[in-house]
Amino acid sequence: MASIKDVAAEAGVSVATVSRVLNDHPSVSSDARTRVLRAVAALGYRPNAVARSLRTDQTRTLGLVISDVLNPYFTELARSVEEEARALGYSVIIGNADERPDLQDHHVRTLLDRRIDGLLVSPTDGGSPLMLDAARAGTPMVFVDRWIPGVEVPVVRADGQSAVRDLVAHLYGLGLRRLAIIAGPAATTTGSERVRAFRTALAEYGLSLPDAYTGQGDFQAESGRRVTEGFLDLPEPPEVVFAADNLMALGALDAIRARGLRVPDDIALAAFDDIPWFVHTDPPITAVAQPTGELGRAAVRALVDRIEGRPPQSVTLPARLVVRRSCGESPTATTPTTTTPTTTTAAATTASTATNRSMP
Amino acid sequence: MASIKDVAAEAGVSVATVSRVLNDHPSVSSDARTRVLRAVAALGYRPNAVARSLRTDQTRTLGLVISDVLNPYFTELARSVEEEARALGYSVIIGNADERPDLQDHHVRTLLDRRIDGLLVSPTDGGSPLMLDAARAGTPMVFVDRWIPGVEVPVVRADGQSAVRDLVAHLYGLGLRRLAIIAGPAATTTGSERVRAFRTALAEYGLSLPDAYTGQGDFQAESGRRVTEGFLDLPEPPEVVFAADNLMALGALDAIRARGLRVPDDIALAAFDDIPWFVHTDPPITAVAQPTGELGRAAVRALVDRIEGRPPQSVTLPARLVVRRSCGESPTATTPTTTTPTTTTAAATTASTATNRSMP
DNA sequence: CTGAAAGCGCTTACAG
DNA sequence: CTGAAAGCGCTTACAG
Repeated sequence: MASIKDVAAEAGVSVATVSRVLNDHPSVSSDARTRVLRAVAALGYRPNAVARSLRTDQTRTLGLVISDVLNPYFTELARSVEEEARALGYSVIIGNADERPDLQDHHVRTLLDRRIDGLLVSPTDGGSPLMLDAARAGTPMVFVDRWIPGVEVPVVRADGQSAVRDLVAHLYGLGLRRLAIIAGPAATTTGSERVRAFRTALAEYGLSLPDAYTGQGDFQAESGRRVTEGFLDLPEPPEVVFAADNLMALGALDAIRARGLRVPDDIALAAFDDIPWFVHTDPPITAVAQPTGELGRAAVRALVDRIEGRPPQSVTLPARLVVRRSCGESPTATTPTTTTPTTTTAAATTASTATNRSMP
Repeated sequence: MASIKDVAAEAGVSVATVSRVLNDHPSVSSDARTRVLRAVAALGYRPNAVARSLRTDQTRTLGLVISDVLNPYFTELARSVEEEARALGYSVIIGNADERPDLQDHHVRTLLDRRIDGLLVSPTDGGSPLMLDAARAGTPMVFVDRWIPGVEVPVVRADGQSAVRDLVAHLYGLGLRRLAIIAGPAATTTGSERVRAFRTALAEYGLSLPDAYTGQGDFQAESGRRVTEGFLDLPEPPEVVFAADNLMALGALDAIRARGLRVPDDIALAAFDDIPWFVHTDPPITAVAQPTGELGRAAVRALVDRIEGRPPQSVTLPARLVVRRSCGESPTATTPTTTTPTTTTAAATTASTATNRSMP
């Protein structure tokens, strides 16, 4: 592979001049410039980014450590992060922690070894010492979605409180009173916050959240299934299961069907994190939707601000409730009768986005 | 950040000795070794991978260019690729081409500039000249899933022919005769191959594939919707729509529902590429399943073989048919009656994997 | 076993 | 405007 020396030789100039042309340095004669450019084209020369990084001490690369790539929420987040990063001239390397602290550590370490310019993290558990050390040592860092309290790192996230309140209002309006939640890991902020928001909203309606109606999940489908089975085994099972993320909702759906029960007739189901597939499940699932793409973009902007010496900003964006059919007919729905599944399906999915009736 | 010089100073040895300790070079006295290790720990030293790469001319990094991260098939592929790469001591940088040739080019270029040790590609269109030049210039490369004929690059992919034949047998057995396909881009191998396999299988049953029943999609949901609308507008619409990938199948499902039609009663639906969500759609979708994880791992092994000087091997793995309810009751099913949706649902999803009845 | 030195491919003050 | 030279942080023949 041709190096800058080859180009210099071919163009009959020094490597310094080649470098200047390549970096658009103003003081280069137009004659030298054309000769260099010609040589570059002739040799198919491409600057070695590794060498450039070593010299300039910047890699134009961002690290993104997420907790589970297979979760569509994080896939979409990753996608929007890459998009915005690319627009700003950065590449991104994704590390998938798979909800495993050791893997999270592995990726943080690898990313740091590669001297990425900044790190975007959605911490899996309380966050590793490694990560916190890096933040303290001055590695530009921004938390997305999940964060770690008490650390001097900007946070870009969604606030689901009012959407969860809307959800509880919706459920209450449907006459539902026994509401249960499948929680995420308490060590994650999203895990604990969603339970808190739910409990607070219930309290506003004079409802409580008994321990029996609080199941401990880990954001993966299997835990949703397990917890739901526990709920169904209760002498008095809940009327609604609210899963703190989309994968656990799917597990819950499996568990419910495995008993031969129907959603929403026998038990209602709702989820935190809306994903395109929820329009297509049977029935379509009511969910709290985060502005995922916007979160990813805002996180990148905050991180790049930090990297390039501008003051970074924490951002909190509102989530919103998307009502579908998994909790029963909304009292505000125009169809007063218990419609047949078929009719409702057809009506509810004229266009997938049109299905999203936000709460007033 | 501490450099090797700092460690050397702290340990009272030369940088050469530090380097030897770090790289497990045998000829280091145990005294020197312990002093270096102590210094490394004291300073929290981590070798700079950029500098190391420049010197050794290897980055221990693989590039993976896929056509669409939001497609669960590719997400899973990416995940398995990263897993196997990690096991072999490599990192992977993912580039999402979003089915756009220009983006594919962007990522190939960026990856090459970063001097990745090898490239895993699922080409978006016919493949860019850039990519082919790189392959010819000796960049270790392996195609996964899609490939480009006539290039000296190992291919790791699934063969769907027999699964597609099983699908057609299944449909034929259900009495269906008017079968249509939503094709992928003809420029991609998977786009053209799947149509060919379908046509061949139809021929075995004395059925033809008229032009009107061949719609041109682009592997994205929206195209599935559009093509399906065209099918439904036909004077004699097909009885079955087979989508060449999972996203187009979802688009088809939308289009069908938008007309107030039911699957499978009014029209049957099947897809290439099985994904976890297909168990949860209404109805669960019959699909041709690729051994995605195995493909990803095999691709990495082939690439690393190539990188490390061993002869790489092309691999073709069989896909298999997974029958669900979107084409109607299988004639081999035990329930002879037209079961109510509810009962079937409950019975069919006792466990999500138990639903997968492979064709005999 | 150990260290001084060269060199990977760049960028960038410095001098002219 | 241009080039010689230093240096980024490593690894590795070479000499001892």
